[in-house]
Amino acid sequence: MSKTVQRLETKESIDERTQRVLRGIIEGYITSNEPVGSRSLSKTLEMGLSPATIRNIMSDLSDMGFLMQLHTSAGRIPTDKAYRFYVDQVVVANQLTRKLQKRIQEATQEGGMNQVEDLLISTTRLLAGLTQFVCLTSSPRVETSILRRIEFIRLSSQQILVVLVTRNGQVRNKIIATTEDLSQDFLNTVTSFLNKQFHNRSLHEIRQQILESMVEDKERYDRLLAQAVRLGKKAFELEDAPEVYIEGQHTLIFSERFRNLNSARGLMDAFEHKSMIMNLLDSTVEADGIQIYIGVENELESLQDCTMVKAQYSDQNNVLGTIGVIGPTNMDYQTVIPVVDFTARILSQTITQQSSSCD
Amino acid sequence: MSKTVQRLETKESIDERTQRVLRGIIEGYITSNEPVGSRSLSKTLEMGLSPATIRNIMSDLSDMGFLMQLHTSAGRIPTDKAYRFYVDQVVVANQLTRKLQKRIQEATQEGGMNQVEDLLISTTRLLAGLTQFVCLTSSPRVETSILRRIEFIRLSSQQILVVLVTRNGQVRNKIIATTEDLSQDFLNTVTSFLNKQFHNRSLHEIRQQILESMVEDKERYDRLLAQAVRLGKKAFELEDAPEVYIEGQHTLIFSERFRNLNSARGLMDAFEHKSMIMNLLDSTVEADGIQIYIGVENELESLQDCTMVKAQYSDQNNVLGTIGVIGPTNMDYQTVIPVVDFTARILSQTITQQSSSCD
DNA sequence: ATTAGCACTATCAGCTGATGAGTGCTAATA
DNA sequence: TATTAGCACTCATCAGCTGATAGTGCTAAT
Repeated sequence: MSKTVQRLETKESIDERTQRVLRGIIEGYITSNEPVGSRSLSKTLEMGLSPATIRNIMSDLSDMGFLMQLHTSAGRIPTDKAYRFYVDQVVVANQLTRKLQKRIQEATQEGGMNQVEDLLISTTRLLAGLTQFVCLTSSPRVETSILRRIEFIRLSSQQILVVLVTRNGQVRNKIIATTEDLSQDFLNTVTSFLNKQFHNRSLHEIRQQILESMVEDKERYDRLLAQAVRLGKKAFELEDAPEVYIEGQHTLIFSERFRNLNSARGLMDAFEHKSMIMNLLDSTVEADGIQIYIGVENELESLQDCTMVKAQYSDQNNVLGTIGVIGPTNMDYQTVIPVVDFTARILSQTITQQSSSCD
Repeated sequence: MSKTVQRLETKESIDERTQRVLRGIIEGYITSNEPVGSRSLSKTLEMGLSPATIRNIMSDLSDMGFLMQLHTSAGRIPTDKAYRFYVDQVVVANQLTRKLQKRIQEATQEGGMNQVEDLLISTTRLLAGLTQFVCLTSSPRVETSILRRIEFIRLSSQQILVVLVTRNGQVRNKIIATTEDLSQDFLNTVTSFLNKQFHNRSLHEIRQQILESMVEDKERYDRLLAQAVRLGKKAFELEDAPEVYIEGQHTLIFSERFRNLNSARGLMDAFEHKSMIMNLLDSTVEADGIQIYIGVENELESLQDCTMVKAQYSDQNNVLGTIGVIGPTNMDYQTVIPVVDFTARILSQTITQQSSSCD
C-alpha cells in the first residue's frame, strides 16, 4: 500500500484569459450540474469571446488535463485537477452571512448539551443539514484525554460502576465485575487515592503507570493500594472504541448530485466500518486549518468520486478530533469551505469553554 | 385522525383447493419477487390442474380481493389481504435452526456488553443483519424504570455530575450547574439520603414525590434536606429522550425488494423523527407475542408498502421496549417471524439476568 | 366441472430516423 | 497573428415502430 496519490499539482502558468474561462466552466458546472458547452459559456462569460474562440481555449485546457468530456458531443466538465486549481487559486474564504453564523452558534449552544457527546452529535447533524451532504465527526480519543475525575460506585456485591470524566467533559461508564464484595466506603478510599494520584494525567499515561506499578515488588504495597491498583487497571482498560458520528447518509442516495448509485453503495458500506472512517478522518498531515481532498486525492477507493472537506477541532491545548463533510466533487466550495471552517471553530470554542470551567 | 385501518378481515371461507392455489401464489411471489402466472403455477403446484382451471380460480381470488395485477397481462400478485390470510392461517411458527439460535445467543452474550445500551445496539444490528431489513429498537423509558442508585460527583465549583443507574442497568449521566460551591462530602451525604429515600422507586414516582416535598411547608426542612431535594429535582429532570436504535437503513435502498425509491425516501425521512418512530414501535394493543402489520394495516403512510414485524422485550416484571423489523410485504414470513420472536426472547432473557444480579 | 383453443393486451428489447447540442477544422477577416 | 464564421461531423437522446413473449378472459368442446 504505497501512498502514491498526494495532492494534484497545478504549477503550470495559465494566462489570465484561459483562467477566466476555466473558472467559468467550473462555476457553471457547479451551479448547473450539467456539462457546459462553448456557446452557453460564451454568453455567461461576458468577455466578448465567440464560441469558436472559447472552443479553442477549451481544447487547450483539455490538453492540459483540466477538462474532460463524458462523450464526444456533450460539453465539458472539470477534472479533479481543475477543482484543485479552483480551490487553491480562486476560492477566497467567502464570509458567511451573519444569519448563517448565528444559526451555527445557536445550534451549538443549545441547552442540555453539557456533554461533549451530545454536542458532537448535534453539530454533526447541523453540518449535514447545512451542506446537504454526509457529515462525519470523530470524537476525541479517550485514550489521550486528560483525567478529570474517576469514581467507583458499588452496584451490588459483584458489580461496580466506574465513572470516568475527562477534562473536556466526556463521561464514560463501565460496569466491572468483582469477585470480592467491596464496600462503598472502601471504594471511596480507592477513589480518592486514584484521583489524587492521577489527576491531570492522560488516560494513556495512567494505564502505563499502573502497569509499571504492578510489576514492581508487590510486597511494597499494602492491601488497599494493591486493590486500588487492581481496580484502576480494570477501570482504565476501556476499549478505545473509535467513536464516529455520521449524519445525512440519505443525501447520498437522494441527491441529484450523486448520480451513480454504485459509488453510493460503496460509501454506505464504508460507513459501516467505523474504524476505517476514523482513520480517514484523523489521518491528517497538515496541522491546522481546513483540508480538502478532491476525487482521486482520496486514498479510499469509494471516495474517489467525491470531495472531502474537513477541519480539526481542539480545546485550548490539543487537537481533539475532526469534523468534515463528503460531497460531490462539484460541490459549492465557495460556501461549503467556510461553513465547515466556521463550524469547526465554534465547536472548538464551545468545548474549550466547557473544559476550562473546571477548577 | 381516526384510526380507521385496523386488521384486515379474512373471515370468508374458501375451499381447500382455492386456498392451496392462493398459498402457491403467495409463496411463489415471496420466493421469486415476480408476479406469478397460471402456467408456471400449474407446474409448481403439482395438483394436476391445467393453467385454464387455475385461471378460473385466480379470477375468483381476484374478485375476493386476494390478488391483483400490476397490468393486464402480467401474472398476479397477492394483496395485503392475502398476506394477512397467509400469516393467520398458513404460517406455523417454523422452528429456527440450532445454528441460527446459537448465533443469536452468542451475539447477545458477547463480552463488554454490560450495559443495556450496548446490548440493544448490538441486538438491533444483529437482527438487521439476519433479516437484511431495517431493524428498529426502542430503549426502555427511563421515566418508568426503577432507580437502583444515584450519585453526585463534584466536578468543579459550578458543576456536578449526576450518575443515575436503573434497575435494568441503564446508566444516565447529566452535568448540572450549581450556584453554590458544594463539597464532595456534602454531596455524599445528599447521595446517601436520596438513595435511602428513593431506592426501588420508579423515576416517575420519585419526581412526583420531590415536587410534593417542595410545596410542603419549607420550614420543616433543615438546610441539608432542602439542598438535597433541590439537587434531586434537577437530577431527575432528565429530558425523557426517546431512544431508538435503527440499523440496516441501507437495505432500503439497495435491496431488490424495495422497488420504488419513493417510498424508501419517505421511510428514511420518517426515521429522522425518532419520536415518531418511538410511537410507531410502542403503540401496541396486544400484550404479548409477535405483532405483524401488513401494508395498509400500518398507520404511517410511508409504511403502507411494507410489513412491520415486532415483539416486545421485558425484564422479569415489566415490558421495557420493542424490537422489530420493517421489510417488504412479500418478506419471507416463515423465517422472519420466528427470528424476530426468538431475538426478542433472548433479549428479554439477557436483560433479566442482568437486572436480577443486583442485590 | 374441466380444459383446449383462440383472441386480446401489455411489456420489453431492438431497431429506426429525426433532432439537437457540441466539437474540430479550415478559411476568411481585422 | 489572433479571432471568428461556417461547415461537416459525432454522438446521445427520444419518439415511434416492430416482433416476441407472457399473461389473461372467454367460449366451446369434452
